[in-house]
Amino acid sequence: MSSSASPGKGTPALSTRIPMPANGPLSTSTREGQSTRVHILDDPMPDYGEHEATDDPLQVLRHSTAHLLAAAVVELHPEAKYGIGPAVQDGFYYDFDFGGKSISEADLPAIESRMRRLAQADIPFVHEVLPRKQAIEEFAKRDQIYKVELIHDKVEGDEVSVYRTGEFLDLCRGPHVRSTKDLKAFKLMRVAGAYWRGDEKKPQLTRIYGTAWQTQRELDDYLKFLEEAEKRDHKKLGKDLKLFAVDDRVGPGLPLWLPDGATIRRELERFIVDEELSRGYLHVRTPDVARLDLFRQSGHAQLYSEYMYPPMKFEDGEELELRPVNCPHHIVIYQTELRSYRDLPLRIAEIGNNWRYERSGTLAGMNRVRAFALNDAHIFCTPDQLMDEVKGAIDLALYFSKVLGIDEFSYQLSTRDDVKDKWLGTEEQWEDAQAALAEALESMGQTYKRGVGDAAFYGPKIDFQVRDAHRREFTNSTVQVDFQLPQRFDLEYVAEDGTRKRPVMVHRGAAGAMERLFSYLIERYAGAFPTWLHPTQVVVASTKDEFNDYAQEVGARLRASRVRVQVDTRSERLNRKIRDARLKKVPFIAVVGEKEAPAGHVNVNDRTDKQVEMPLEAFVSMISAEIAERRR
RNA sequence: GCCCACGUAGCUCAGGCGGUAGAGCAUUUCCUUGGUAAGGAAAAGGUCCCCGGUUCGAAUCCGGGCGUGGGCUCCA
Repeated sequence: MSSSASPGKGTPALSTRIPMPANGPLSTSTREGQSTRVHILDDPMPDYGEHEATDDPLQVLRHSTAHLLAAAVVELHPEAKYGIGPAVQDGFYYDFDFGGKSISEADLPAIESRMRRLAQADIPFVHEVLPRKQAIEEFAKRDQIYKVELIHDKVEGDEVSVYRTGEFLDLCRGPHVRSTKDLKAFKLMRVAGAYWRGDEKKPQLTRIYGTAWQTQRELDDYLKFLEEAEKRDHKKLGKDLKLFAVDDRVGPGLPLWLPDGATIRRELERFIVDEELSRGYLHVRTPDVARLDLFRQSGHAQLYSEYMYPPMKFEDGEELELRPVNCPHHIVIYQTELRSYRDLPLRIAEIGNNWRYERSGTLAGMNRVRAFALNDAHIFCTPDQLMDEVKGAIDLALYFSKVLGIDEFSYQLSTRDDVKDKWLGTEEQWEDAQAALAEALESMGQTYKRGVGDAAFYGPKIDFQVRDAHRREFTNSTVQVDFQLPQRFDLEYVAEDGTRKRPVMVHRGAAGAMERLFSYLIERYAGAFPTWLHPTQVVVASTKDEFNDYAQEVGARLRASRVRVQVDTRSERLNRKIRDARLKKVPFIAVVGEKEAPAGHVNVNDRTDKQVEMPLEAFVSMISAEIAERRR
């Protein structure tokens, strides 16, 4: 599901629980949209639509630091042309055109020390309003072509708001801090390429990222946070804990699930499938390929080809395509019988592989890959049933989130692009679908933000956004309403009155892609998975070799109750065995030795360092209950 | 795909302004039998990412690939 044919701009939403330095009121308020009863979350990181005005002192500070950066850069590189420089989450950036000169991170210290010098110079930020013509002249005089372009394209009326910091002049609404002296705690972080105004066809500028805070203390905290995030990074833990591997010979974006990672995935899939079955979903299995014609009929071949693998063509004329989505397969299943209204809603589910040729630069660990297994389902229902089905899908996603520990996320309602050839259907259908999604969310008391242009080509969607250890936002689950595919495939059901009617489809991925869910969970738990998920639930450690037999018995007993257990009979000291189990973040260590063996006991040590000696059977029932309840 | 950085043993990294490499951990073997976060010793382990170029000589310099990371763009 969820193929999108439209460009959009990711904007991070509110944060709730990630431990972070205080960072001001990052907007949890809602305000009324212009037309409907739609709640829109204030966007904490206004895309410089153009130096959006804000009163948040931290954002003002960061924005001012961006100016300081540009001022320093222009002093050091007089030929540099500056683009835009907004405050963003945790900091700021500024984009420069160095005219072919390449700037690397090695250049940052020099720029940063120039910034410090300017900061100490106590230069005031001076606001001026210039007549349009004069503003253009001022920037043209400095050869600042990007600013001139912005005035032409973005500034309406004759008044142009600019800020001066010494020699440096910038097009900007402000507000700013009073003086460069107010900028004390900042640090340049990295350089990156960024296309002018986000357009790949326009020149690529050099973006310099920095972070800025009110106090040195907060800056230090932030840097510490980054270090901690590094330790939770799923790519690092995936390697350390032997959960997954990547290898050139297999190919980029094609990770290998190692035994322990695969164990976790199996548990997740069991949990997901069982829950869905109990909620009336029918689980199916369908092939990863289909004739290309199937995707022509769905529209993917036309509107989504950018992400599709080239078709496999055979001598006899056969053309097979690796599927980017599995909705067409599920549609074909729908059509294996003539369906009655009594069959609806028909919920067809599968955890199946989808294949998308993501651009090489976008791949990242398990988070963005080229083949992924989606917890996907397609619900075929009557228009009357639509609302309940959407709510049901949201409710399921919430349930999964609760059990899995996804305790912070935000909703985005992704709506249609303005560009007509990027979507199918009529405006009316889209309005209906968008209204249905909005209403479902509102009736469930959920707030959300809007992502204009982020919809799939066949319908709008609700995305559940989660954040990784670095607070980068990702879509995990989605719910999408689709009037288009039923039409393109001429889906129908026999209504109560005997006539043929067209069903509506809901596409939903309640737990998202297994790969992305996995990367999220690794970071969420920093590898210390809840017992039901952990690849090794118990390590049985004997204190010396003579108790190895008893340790094996304990292991066998636990295994008989389907507990995943490893018996550590190495001729190592207890300390070593404990340490190794701890490093693997194993939930329980059962120590057995001369005290426990004769009594039939185990000495249980959990991740909180508690130690309790208990009869083996008591431990078996304790851990079995914990696993069965999927306790966190 | 584009920009920047990086790519040395299974892992984490040293080293090397040109003379074919080193540590710790992991692995194997031996010794050790030790009660809650590393017992000791020995061995084995490398086409220094790949391909070209310069050079008497390249892991080191140059060029081109590939891969990884962070961005852009996109997205499950």
